[in-house]
Amino acid sequence: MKNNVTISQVAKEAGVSKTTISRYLNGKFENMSQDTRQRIEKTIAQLDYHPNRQAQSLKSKKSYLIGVVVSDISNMYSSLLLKGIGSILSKSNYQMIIIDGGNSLKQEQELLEKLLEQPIEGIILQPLSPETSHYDFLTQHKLPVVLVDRETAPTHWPVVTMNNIAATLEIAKYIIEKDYEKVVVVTEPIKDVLTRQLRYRTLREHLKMNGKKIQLISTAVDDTLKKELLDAIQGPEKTAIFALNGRVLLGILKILQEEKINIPEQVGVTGFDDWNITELISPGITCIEQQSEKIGEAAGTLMLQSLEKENAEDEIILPAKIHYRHSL
Amino acid sequence: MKNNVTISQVAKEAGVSKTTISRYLNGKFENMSQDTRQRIEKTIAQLDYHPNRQAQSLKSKKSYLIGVVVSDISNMYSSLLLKGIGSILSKSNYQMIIIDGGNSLKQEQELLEKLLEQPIEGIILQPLSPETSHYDFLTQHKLPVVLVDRETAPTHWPVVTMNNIAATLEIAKYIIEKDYEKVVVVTEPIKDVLTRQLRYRTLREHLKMNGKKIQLISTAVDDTLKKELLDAIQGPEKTAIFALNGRVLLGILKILQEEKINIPEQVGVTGFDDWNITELISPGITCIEQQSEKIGEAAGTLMLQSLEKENAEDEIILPAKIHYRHSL
DNA sequence: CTGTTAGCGCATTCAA
DNA sequence: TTGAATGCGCTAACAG
Repeated sequence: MKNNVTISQVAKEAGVSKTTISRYLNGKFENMSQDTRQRIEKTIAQLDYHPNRQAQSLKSKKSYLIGVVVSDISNMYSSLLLKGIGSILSKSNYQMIIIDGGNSLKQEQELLEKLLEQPIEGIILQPLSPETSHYDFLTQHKLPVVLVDRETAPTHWPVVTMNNIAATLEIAKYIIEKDYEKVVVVTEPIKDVLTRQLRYRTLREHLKMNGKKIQLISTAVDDTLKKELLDAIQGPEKTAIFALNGRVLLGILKILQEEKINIPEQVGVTGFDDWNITELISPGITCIEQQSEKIGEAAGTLMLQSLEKENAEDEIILPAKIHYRHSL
Repeated sequence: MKNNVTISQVAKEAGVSKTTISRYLNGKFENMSQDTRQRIEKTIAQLDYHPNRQAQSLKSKKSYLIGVVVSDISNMYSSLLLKGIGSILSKSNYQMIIIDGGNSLKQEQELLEKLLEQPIEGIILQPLSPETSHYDFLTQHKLPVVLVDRETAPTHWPVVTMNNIAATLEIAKYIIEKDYEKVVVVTEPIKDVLTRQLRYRTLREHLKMNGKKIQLISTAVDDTLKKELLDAIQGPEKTAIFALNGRVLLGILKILQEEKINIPEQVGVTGFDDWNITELISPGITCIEQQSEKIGEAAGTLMLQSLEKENAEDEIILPAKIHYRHSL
């Protein structure tokens, strides 16, 4: 693989010892003659020599590699997360090994184990399971871990999230202002993710307190959803649908479109958006924009701090952005 | 970092030599007593020993790491590409180090150089530049390279793409069937990407041959685009807009929506889609779906073949999927 | 069936 | 201002 020029060859060619080359590589010029330095420089260029990172790491224990585990890379949320993380890490010469959980706990676990065989210095994890115990094996490796988007219980690692509760509450109030009588909350399986539970509980508490009906549909985005959803919005009450994440929101919009159900005349629609395309969909969907790129940036920064043993924060909460449009 | 248990400690603890441990690790049980084997197994578990990949690689030259360079990870096309690549690579225990070019040639080059310092075994590249010479430094490292989505000239590496020409031609014919008189082709800067040129030339040839007008807008998706686009579709002819990629398509839809221009009554719209959301946008956008996940899978397979020195193919062309809806 | 020895490519004492 | 020697953790002849 790669170039097979080694430090020894450079040394021989330049007529100095490996030690001197090593010093040159590490910028230790203090005690080096201009002559030697230039000769080495020339030789390296000439041989197109690149130091072998494996060997370097073996000594230094540094690999400049961070493992990043996302729940599902085909979800825009995860992609933007990666963009944010990468932009920060690369400034410090770190790079990412990326694992796609593919929304499967089994896949996540398997790939995570493979990941641990790599010489990574830390892990940024968007976990698929809400239980810390699922990730106990991470504790054994003494790696810094940063959680993004979702937290696990009990608390064990620093986490970067959005102000889910406040944002949800703001929309809940808006729903009440608009005199909706019933809200159908739709989510992918709710027990799997704490964030979803948080959002749901916030909605439920506030809506119930204000005498509104609330109904939960917790299912995969598939045919079952269609039937359940249509049933749920059947009643005479003025009804709004609230999607707990971007994928669900898109699924719902598709169903309503297929059934030619008008928004907001027949039913109101809102929820969390990852794709940033809700303004394109008629009549413009009022929603909470998850700023996942920013979350990624914060997570990257937190990781860098952990690596440098600065006493890093244990929680960062970023503000969501709410877009008021015409679907509610 | 990680666990600091080494093979020596395990050896001492188990009362055997490092060699024996090494044999155990590599599954060479043929000539090993049951007793020894079990003792080693127990000791490893007890010490929670994990072999150090750095040291292994230093000998074996295998890192199980592939560098993947995407043009812009915030583009759905790139995300799905990654999903496809990852799904194939992980089956063979390979993992990806991911670089986001961020649509900046400068950024791509810088990060690519950092990437080469990592112990990767190959590179899958969605290049930002159409010129092979920009990537000459890759040739020096004797790494297998696979190009995805876009090719560079002159041809130097195997490439996985879509049947751009055939798909574009099919839509061109459809446009003619529908009696459009003028087509406005919109793209991000066209000189930068061969694929864009290919698509445009195909359109132009076929439309001109059939006596249609064709106009090219080659610009970033920003305010300039809005003005140019509105000018272009001003005329009395029956006009269609053709977007050369997904980002542009979304940009156009947004502009038309802002200006309350009806599709397809006032203007027809079609193009390449990456987001797979065009069915959601009223009235349903007729488009060419880029199956980037499949392209990614093919690229992953090709890379694996190259690594095993199987004489791999030098070009794979996958079929696009055309969705006829109501925007044309 | 198992151990001794050497070496992968580099960084770092220690000595000159 | 420079080098020789040693070791990081592991694998693979070669030898018993």
